[in-house]
Amino acid sequence: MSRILVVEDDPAILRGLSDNLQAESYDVVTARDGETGYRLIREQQPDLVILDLMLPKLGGYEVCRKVREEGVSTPILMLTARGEESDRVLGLDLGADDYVTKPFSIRELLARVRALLRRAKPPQPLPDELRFADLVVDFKRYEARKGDTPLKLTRKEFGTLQLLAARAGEVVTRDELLNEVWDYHNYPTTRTVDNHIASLRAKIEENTAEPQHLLTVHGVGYRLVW
Amino acid sequence: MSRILVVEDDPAILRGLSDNLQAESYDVVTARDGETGYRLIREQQPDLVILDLMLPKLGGYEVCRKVREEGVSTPILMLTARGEESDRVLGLDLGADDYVTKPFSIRELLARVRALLRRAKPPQPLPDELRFADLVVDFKRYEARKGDTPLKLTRKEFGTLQLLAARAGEVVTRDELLNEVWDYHNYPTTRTVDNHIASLRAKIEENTAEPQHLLTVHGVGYRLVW
DNA sequence: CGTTTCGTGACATCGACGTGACATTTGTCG
DNA sequence: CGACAAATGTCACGTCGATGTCACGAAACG
Repeated sequence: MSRILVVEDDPAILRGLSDNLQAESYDVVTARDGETGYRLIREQQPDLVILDLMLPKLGGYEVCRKVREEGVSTPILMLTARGEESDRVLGLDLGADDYVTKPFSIRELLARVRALLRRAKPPQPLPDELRFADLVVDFKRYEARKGDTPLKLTRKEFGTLQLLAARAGEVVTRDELLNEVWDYHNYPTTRTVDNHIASLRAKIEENTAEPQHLLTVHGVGYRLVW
Repeated sequence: MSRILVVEDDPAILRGLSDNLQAESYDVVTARDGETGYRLIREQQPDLVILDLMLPKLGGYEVCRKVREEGVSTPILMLTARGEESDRVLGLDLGADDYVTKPFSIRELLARVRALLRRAKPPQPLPDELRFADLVVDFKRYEARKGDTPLKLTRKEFGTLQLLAARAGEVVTRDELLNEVWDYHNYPTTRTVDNHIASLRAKIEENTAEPQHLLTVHGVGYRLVW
């Protein structure tokens, strides 16, 4: 389901939003100040951001402007106590997609969340299987074979391979892998990715010293070719 | 090039900043007190403001707040002797975009200036691939071929080529390349760019002594033609 | 309680990168 | 035309970050 980041300093409102969104079976991530919110937008790559205007450390306007300038296109729903037209205009100018003024009804907010998510681009579909050379991987059954010999792949290995396969040939960064394959409760270091790549190579490559399919792009990430 | 307004009352620091910025070929405008600075922001419409916190007549905070209230979105880099977190927070809340505490290294300040200017400009779309003559470059896959032979390009080489391709035929200055291809943590000299151009030529030109595509424009920069 | 999976750290290795020295070219001005 | 300075080309070297690899311990799981 979709991941939603809520950036709000008022604990009561944050709690209320979080509960209601979770009840709708969204993944909810929260931040209580602008700086954390800004960081989480990049780390978690949420599908939607609900952003309060008045925030400690870094205001909602600044967060909005900064992420937009960096080319992030995640929909942003602005939240504010002030209902003035000028705020609305400024917010939308800075790249917000919608605007709700406090106090708001939860029903209306959820409706707007759904609308924004519908508008957003659908997440990239992951393949059900992968076949090349003598390798067969079935992501639905969690089964893999190389030639006649069955391979034992772990969950992370399946996930890693699946994302790489979905973007066949393109470079996938370590951060992207962490965001897609790992959940946001544990967010290990990028070195962890290297290790899983290594164990994948040990299983699918003939010679790990000179991988033919699971290639490293120095300073960028990994790519899968065949 | 970009115009920068420096508002600083200490003559020594003002002079140092001004010289260094001019050496980087920025247009520099200066003010020694807050009132003048405030006026010049509106009159000169600089692309960036470097704003000291402690100023005669009108403090840096006030200048920042006032121009932001007027909807001016010019990036502001705050400068202060005090390094306390509270100052930083206040500054960012009031609409400053970045913050440097004295004493600061000129190189770091210049890097932040570049970063702010880069963010302020709308990012220009970069091509996904480049094809001419027998050359094929895929920037998503980080793959390149010249005829039948695969080319091994480094990250910087891909980036350099991509920016040149985005502005095909136009001259791109070394500074622009440094700003786009290099991140602001490293900001080498412009000579570094020459080196990467040289290695690119070695890979894509038939005869590096007489480049046909990656051309030098003496005293300006490089351009890519085909 | 044993097994599997996973995350982390240590270590070695490799590649990309920045820098400086020197050679060469270009532009400028006498 | 000729000399000089600045800009650029070229190369080699040292450094540092990125990556591969391994081993250990923790956590999850049955």
